[in-house]
Amino acid sequence: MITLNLKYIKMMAQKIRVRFAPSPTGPLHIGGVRTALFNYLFAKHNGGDFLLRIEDTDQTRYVPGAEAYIMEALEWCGIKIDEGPLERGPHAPYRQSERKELYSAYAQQLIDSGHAYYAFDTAEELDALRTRAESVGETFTYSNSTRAGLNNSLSLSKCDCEKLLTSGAPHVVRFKMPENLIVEEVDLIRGHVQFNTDQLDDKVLFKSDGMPTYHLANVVDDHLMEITHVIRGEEWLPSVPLHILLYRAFGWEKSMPQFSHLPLILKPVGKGKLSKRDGDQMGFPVFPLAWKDPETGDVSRGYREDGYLPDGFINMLSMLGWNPGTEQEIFSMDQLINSFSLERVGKSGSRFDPEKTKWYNHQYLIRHSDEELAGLFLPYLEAKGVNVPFPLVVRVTGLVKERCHFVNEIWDQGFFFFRAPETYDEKIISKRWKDGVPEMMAEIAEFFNTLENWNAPEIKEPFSQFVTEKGWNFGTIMNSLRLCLVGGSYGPDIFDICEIIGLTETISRIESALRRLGRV
RNA sequence: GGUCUGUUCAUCUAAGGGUUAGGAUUCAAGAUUUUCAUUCUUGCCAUAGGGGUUCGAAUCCCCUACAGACUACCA
Repeated sequence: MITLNLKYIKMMAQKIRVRFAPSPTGPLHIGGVRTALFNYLFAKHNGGDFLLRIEDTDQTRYVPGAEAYIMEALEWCGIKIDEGPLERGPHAPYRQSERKELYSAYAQQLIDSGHAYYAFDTAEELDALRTRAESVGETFTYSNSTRAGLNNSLSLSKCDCEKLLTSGAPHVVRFKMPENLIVEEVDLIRGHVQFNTDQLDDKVLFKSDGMPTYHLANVVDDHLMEITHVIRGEEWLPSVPLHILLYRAFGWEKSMPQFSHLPLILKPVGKGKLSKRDGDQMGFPVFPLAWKDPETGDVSRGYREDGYLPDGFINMLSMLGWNPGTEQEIFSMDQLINSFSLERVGKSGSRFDPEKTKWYNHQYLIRHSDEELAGLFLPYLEAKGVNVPFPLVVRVTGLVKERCHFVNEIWDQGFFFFRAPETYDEKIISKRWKDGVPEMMAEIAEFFNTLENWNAPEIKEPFSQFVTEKGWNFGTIMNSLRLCLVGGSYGPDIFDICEIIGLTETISRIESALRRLGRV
């Protein structure tokens, strides 16, 4: 009985728990989505929990709507949150601004134990020191080598310090970085990494506005929320020693989470990490959902609005930095969960390839059922003012989806099922519309009128016979007829088009082409 | 500048001391489609450079180059 209980407790203690901890400073970038995804996949592969924690400790950077955006984006991607601001959970609240009161006690604990100290230097003073150092080609750091000459509880007398504190002088709490200490980490992605604390500075843990910085809040919350694995972007690697030292200072080293640092997502061309501008310049979204900047009113496009399917989008992201070690490329979310492991995450940054994204979307488009796609296409159709029976939309979708990359392209590839062409492709006109073609088209219209049954096979056969009897060139006829019906040289089988738009419309399109293109 | 991390076809990547360095995307050619797209076939294309270690190196070590991240009272 007792052993069973212990076993149970141990199991509970070992339950994998990860968190995605964005700051609500704007829309989620695809790099952020991938971080969330890898956290989610890792958690679910191991039967663990995925938490969402909102890191809104910087009040100056808070952007209204960003938090809701993050949640909506994760939902669209199919990433399900086990604990979070909306889902609640045993460690609520999940918004750091709502946990504000909690952190000062931890900061105090560090001061009491000598791991941290008060600093009274103003931002202006520090800025001045930085620019002065820069002017002589050096870098100012608030560290072991400089702290004695600055305004803090280590340099000031106890009495002076207390006076300042009781007078309410603005101050921050800084971590007292130990001297010449090697801090080692075994990163699940990068392997063994080590740092010397002499190269590190005394980071601010608690700001003068009463809010903790990322470093303090992050460590405290990860501990309190029983996070077992921290999976985050590579940009955090340099702060690993600080975080490890914080766990030690709190006496939490035994339960410290394991770290994994994901490689960056790079620009498709040129140098640097992927940014919003790359998307604008090259014509692809960098955000999962469209985003309207509440200040400027600028709208950034989103994968969802651009007609990407969430599972294809997720599949594409999963392959950026991770691979299964097999030649399989198409993965459903469940398959990803099944195959995912941090060991197979690469160390080097991946260039983002918009072409591959399109390819993935095409793969998913042809795999989705016609009904489902037609449902997704319906809003686009409505926007065009087209109102037709759903089964027709389904049929058209099935006919054109193979030639589409995106849901919205169903319109480009199949608008002529719903509406007569308004323009005719100039190139095709000059290539096909000559030498008595208009007369042939007129004869074909008459011929169509003689047919008894109007369906693709029963149009095709007599039509072929008719053309053969006339001794006309098939290529010319088929392409010219296509020009009349769709306005160009594309689209599915011509007889399917005839059947679907109907006899009357077919005749009418031939007539209007004759009228508008003339008899040459 | 300093610290840390990385570097295999144009791109995403496989190969963890022994393979003609494999796959996918893009691109090109051909076939199919009386159109376009799809599909199929074929082709092009890579171990950053230099030193070691070893019978043997993409793989281990060193140097160089290049790239990136960090170096805020931002996360």
